Amino acid sequence: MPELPEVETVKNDLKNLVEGDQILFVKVLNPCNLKDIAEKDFKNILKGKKIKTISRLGKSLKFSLNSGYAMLVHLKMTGRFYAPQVIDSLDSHTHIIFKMKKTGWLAFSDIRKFGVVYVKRDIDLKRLPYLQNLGVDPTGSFYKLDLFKKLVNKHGRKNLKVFLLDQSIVSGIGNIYASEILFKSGLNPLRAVGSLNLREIKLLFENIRLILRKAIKYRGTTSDNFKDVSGAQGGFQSLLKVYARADESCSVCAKKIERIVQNGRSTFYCTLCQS
DNA sequence: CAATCGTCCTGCGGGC
DNA sequence: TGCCCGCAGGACGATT
Repeated sequence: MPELPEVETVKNDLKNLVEGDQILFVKVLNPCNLKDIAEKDFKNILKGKKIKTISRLGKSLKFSLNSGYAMLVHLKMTGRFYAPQVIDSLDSHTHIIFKMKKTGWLAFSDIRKFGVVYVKRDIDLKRLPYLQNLGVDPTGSFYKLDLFKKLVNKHGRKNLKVFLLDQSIVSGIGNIYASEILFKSGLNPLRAVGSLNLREIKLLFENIRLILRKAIKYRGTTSDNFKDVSGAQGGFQSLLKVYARADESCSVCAKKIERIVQNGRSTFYCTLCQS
């Protein structure tokens, strides 16, 4: 469930909390999230490492460590970092805890255990398919209309919803913001990308960036259970126009908002405003 | 090759 | 009240 704005919020919180700090040791309560690495190697490599920088790549968090290592974390649906005051106050789904030199404890919790944690040499991490194939970041400086037009031309047969969710085209959009972006753009999620005219391509291009940046300002959307590192909810959920609002009235035209399923995922839209 | 579907897992809410 | 079922979704692997 954490999409670009939520992961960006967590990244900023973590930068303030642990960037520059040193991992004294790591406890693994449940190795369910560890990927491509044995528990003992995970602990041995991280022990004593300094967290040089923390960055976001799509919906993943990257912790750049010293000695050429890095840790990549994908929160998937319910992954969460938080900083317990004392180790006795861990939530019941905490799987990994990091003892930091300056900051105390940093905990990783994940109710549904879909989250993924890699520790590798940075050079090997960059070879992970998810990172190799990651599309342009729509909040970054490489996101330009000319590039977007090329992506639209390349993926003309896809429908708009599938296009927005494809992390190898534009990275960071998930199910919530895909619906919101298409509502803001007045575009029907079932339409083929190739059917967009130039005005619509520009509108979609702008609204992807606009919605995501606005959601970052509001520290993300708490739908289900997203929380920031201090445990606070996001602020964008009250601004959602269509997501999870099936059968409610459209805020623009008052028509009932529809829920359809595309590729096994819910899409919410207004059949009158979006064409 | 691309499109689609099932899978991982837990909590929650609807229905009876 | 309590139980059962279905649903929620990011990314990947299998299948068509």
